[in-house]
Amino acid sequence: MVPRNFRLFHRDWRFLFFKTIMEVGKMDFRKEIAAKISKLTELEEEKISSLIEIPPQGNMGDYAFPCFTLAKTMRKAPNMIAAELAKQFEQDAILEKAEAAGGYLNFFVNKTEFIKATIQEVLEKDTDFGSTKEGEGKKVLVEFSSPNIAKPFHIGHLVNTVTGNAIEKIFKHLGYDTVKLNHIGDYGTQFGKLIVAYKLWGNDEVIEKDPINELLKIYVKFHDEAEKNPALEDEARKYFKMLEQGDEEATALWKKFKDLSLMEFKKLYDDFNITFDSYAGESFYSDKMDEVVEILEKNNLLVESNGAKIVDLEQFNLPPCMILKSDGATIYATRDLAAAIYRKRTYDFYKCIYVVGNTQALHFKQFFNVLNLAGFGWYKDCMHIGTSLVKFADRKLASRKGDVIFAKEVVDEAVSKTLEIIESKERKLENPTEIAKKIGMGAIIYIILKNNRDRDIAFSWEDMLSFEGESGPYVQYTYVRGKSILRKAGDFNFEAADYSHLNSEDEFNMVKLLDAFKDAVKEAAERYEPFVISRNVTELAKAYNKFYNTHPILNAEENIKAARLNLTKAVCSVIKTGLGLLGIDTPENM
RNA sequence: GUUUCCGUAGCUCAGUAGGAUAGAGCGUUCGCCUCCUAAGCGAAAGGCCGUGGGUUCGAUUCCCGCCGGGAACACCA
Repeated sequence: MVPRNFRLFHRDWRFLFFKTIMEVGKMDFRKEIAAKISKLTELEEEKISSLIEIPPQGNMGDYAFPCFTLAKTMRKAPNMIAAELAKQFEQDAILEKAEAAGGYLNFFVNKTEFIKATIQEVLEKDTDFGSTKEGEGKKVLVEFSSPNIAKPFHIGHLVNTVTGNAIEKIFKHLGYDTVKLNHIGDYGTQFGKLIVAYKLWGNDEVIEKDPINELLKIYVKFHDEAEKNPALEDEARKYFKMLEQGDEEATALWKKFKDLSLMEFKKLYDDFNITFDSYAGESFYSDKMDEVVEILEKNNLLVESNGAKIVDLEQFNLPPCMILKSDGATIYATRDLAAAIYRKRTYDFYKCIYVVGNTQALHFKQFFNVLNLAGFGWYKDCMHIGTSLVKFADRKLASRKGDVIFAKEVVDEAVSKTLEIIESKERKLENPTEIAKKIGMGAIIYIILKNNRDRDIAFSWEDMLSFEGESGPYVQYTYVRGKSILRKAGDFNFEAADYSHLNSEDEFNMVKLLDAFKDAVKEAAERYEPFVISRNVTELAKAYNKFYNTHPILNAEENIKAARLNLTKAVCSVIKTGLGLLGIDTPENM
């Protein structure tokens, strides 16, 4: 078996080698290296491929194979193995050199081939660059945003809205069939309170103008008044009960509040270009909760505790999960259970991702485990992706507003700051407000998605409104510069370019980053971390800016110019795709 | 108290399936617009990777303790 395969492999290899020259755009350098090493060792190509890394310094090589893992099986020192492999290495048209450095075997690719192959692939695939078919036929639900009706949308909501939106886009890019769910908080006793408050103090004219703030105002007033007059609480409970029983007046009011709030939320979603496939909120599941209780009872999971019904989770070292309150009413865990069961039936999901604040980690652990105990094996496909908590680095500004920063306030500040900058420039833009919006939103989204989700976000107006260095506007600006050049250049094509002219370190590094984008998308999905893409795209922007400052493009000699223009086009394309996956729009001018 | 996350440059953060000289941005100092958009580029300064042990040829990375900070811990969602 071995020799036969070996011979076949040899034939394939030559064929492949020949193909490289013909179809260099399809070349996968990592795979080529893996094939070579595999030939010399016992390791499988795939295993090798996963081990291959990029050396920390460019001058060390383009790819590196660490020999440490081979040391045990070969019973040799890693540096010996590396040296031996280096000796046996045969160069070819795409891999020029292999060099042993300590325990690493470093490879040097044929730069021109690599550059040509990468640029061609980017230009061919354009916005599909980095996409795969790994998700084909698999449905992924992403629940995010989920604000509460009649409550203001604050910066914390913005964080998981933006994060969830990006995660959905990333999965979609990898071929998954995604569904965006907004689990609106539109149910619960607070609506009884709101109805009472409205009947006492509501003023339609004022409410129409600023629905959420006005509703919040009367809601707060209710709490103040209820302290003096407890009878109001009874009244509220009465109205919520009426609502549950389908009372016409109560339902009409509830619907009115909900519609007004949704209108407000949608304005914000529009600002960020976010849409949902479903707004089925908590109320949607109100008639699906009896079944949850039945299922749990049938499985003997419900236990009475202080008058309430709970599911004991001690075996998981978790506090119990409450299902029914002592007054028999349901609670959010019940609704989440109903929603999960409904979603599994309706969508038969491959994964159901809950993008919700880290503060709710315990709740999700509990409710997933209840699903588990109830015999739903698919509980393993449900995952909570916790988003960062926003804290205040710059207390002074925050405390003035009562330690809460509203999403709208952030949006307004970002846009007006952008307009200010635009106006201060000599260059006049045709549609400054539209551009200011793209840039302002870009700045906000970037701040949210630039770091890992486990870490709290230290909010400061200074950082939020800083459009220099690692920022959304910086990356957008890079794109705009590139596009400006491309517009001025007019027609040119890929074939006309001789890539051997892209021989500077800067140009090569940029192409490496283009290539790395593919891995970045995959890693971002694996880790549910959009920031992996922010990093890649920012690095790319930095590399391009450096190149831009040191190399003429339009003013370069004709034969060099075509190559640099194609490179510029590829960089713009990847920036646009990358920012797009984060939910950031790219203006053509700024 | 229990559970969990975090501690890397003045600030905000990357990096860590153990491995090559620990990296950015902001801020600071100094340079660069007769040239494709200066929201840009270059240079310098700035680090016992919280701390004490352990495992290892090798630890910022893994394990344990400690210190410091955040969060959650049933009738709200």
